Amino acid sequence: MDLEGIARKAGVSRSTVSRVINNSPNVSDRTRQRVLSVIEQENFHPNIAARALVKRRTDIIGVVIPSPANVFLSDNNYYPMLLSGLGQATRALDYAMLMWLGEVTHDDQHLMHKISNPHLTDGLIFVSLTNDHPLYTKLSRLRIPFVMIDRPFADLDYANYVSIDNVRGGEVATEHLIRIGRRRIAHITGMMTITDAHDRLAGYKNALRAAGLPIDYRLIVEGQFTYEAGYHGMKTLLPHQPDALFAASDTVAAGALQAAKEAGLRVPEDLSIVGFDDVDIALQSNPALTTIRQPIRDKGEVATRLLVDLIHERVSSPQHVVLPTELVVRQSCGG
Amino acid sequence: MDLEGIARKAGVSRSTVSRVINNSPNVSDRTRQRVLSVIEQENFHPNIAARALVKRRTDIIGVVIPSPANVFLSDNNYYPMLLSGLGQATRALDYAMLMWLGEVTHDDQHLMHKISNPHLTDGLIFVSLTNDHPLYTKLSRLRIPFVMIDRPFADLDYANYVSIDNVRGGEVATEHLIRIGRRRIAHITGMMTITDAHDRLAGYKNALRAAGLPIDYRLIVEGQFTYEAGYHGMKTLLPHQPDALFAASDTVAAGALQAAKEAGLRVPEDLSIVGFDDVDIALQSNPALTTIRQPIRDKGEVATRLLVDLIHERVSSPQHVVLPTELVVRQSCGG
DNA sequence: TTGTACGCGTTATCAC
DNA sequence: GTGATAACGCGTACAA
Repeated sequence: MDLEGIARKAGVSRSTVSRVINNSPNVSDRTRQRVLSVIEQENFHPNIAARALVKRRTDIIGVVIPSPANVFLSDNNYYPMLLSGLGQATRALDYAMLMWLGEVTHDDQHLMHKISNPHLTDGLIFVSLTNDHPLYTKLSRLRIPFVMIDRPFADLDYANYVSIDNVRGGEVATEHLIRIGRRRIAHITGMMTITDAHDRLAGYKNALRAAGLPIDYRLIVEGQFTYEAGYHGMKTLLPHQPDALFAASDTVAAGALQAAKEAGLRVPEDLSIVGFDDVDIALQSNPALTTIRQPIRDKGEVATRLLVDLIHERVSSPQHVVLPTELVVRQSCGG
Repeated sequence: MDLEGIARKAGVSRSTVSRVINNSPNVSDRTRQRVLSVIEQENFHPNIAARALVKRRTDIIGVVIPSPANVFLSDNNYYPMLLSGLGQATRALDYAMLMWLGEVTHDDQHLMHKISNPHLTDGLIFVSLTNDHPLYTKLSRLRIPFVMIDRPFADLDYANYVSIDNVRGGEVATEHLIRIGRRRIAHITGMMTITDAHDRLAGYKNALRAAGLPIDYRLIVEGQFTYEAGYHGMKTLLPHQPDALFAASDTVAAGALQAAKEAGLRVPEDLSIVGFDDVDIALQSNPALTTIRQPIRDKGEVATRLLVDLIHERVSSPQHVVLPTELVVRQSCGG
């Protein structure tokens, strides 16, 4: 059953049915009621494809999460929180959300072509896109608006993004450890192909410098935003006897905590730990983790709203949104 | 630029371009190469809406996850694993994945109508749909094929589903606790509006009965598949001095473990714990959790394949797939 | 307030 | 192996 069929049953023309569906004011109440009841009775669904064909809009937003499985699967509830924010906002704005999950390789031209099809989605949100990613270089040729969650590297300054001030976050975390008297402060980074990891490391160094403390590269380990990276990173650090650790994420911190415990260290007495994110694992660890809380759900919501504004040309590119973070003090630092 | 434009540039007709795009064999190699190069050069994307209009297929699968936020956000990496399986399979089958996240209320007719629009998605996958959910009663009127992940209640026996044998899982978990000498075995359930919780409880009771042990209702607490439910559930159980706990999920078990520790109980000496799922938190707990491993990613993959088979009418409803589980013994039980 | 007529970009069916 | 043409179902001038 299509518009035409509904129209016949209601004794009106196709256009009138269309007007009813699209809430046009130019329909008499009597006609509207009659049409609505037929629509209800026939369980009519407008054909989205036909509509999209003429309106040149699908009202679908694409979300691309190209993180490798080991990150997507193991970063505690970071991604669920992000998805929750994205999903809630798309629904509130009456859009649908198309999701592209998992790694994309250079060979998979077919997939990249599909993702960037301007007739399928009205806009795209990229989550944690690394600068070595095959999609990264194709962004400039994209014909629909897009928003990145997490700041891209400087060469993509024309891009819209929603992020947090990771440099400041790294500084605050490290300053806290300095303030409580720690001097041999270690750092386990995230993937360095993401600015988040980069910036948190920069913040860590800033704070050390500002306090007149040396930057000891034996106390800095490159990691991956995973529990395993935290665990093995800590094992690497132990011989250099840190008295504190700033981990690039709570999941990393939890892995490091486990390694420290297994080595017989007491936390926080022998080792203070600060994480980043404030996801579930921060509260579930023993001791609970001091951390830098970031508004993960908000990042998803704000990115979605921004994208929709771009789609409707209510704002123009590039837009850069930076959301606030907050130090949350728990038992893993003592005090 | 559309088919017509490509056709002009390549000096052929629209139909020929269409044939090239759809890999029809009835095109000479010379023509095909010419057309392909124009397509490449113009960065042409076929209009999906126009194609869907005539083919009556969108090649989009809808995934509905109506879990309340506190479950979706807090069940460790259960949902990421499921999503990973769903995403991987949809990609492999050359479909796109549309996602509907979050609670749906009775009032939101608009949303329910959108989700069930047969012109938007070719089929639907419902994840953890509770029997008190507004969508539950609408399933029979759905005009596109659908697959449920996790078995629905008996009144929906006409539905396709992919699940595991939760009764047997509950039995195996409880039998293990009995085998190692436990007698006062408690159980914290999941949401009882889901058959998973129901069946695991049934399995627990079966095992007790088979061993000639009494079913003590003071040792059974109704929970919610969350860490908090496990934590508070354990507090409720402590006065009745259980010597073992079978928790409906690992996340629940982790919460219970924390409560037990805080009460001064040693695990596994004073209390043995078995969880369910084998998600990350099982390995990250101290001690690591004995658990019933279920193939979460596989559930997503199999459900997707089944749905696509239904869409192409390669199989007919109802299909019921039951995947295997496995007891994984770790330190939380001793031994 | 309602109806008519055209176009959106593709696939499918024929004819050649 | 290729081209012309008729749908597919909707929105929207424009006319009435």
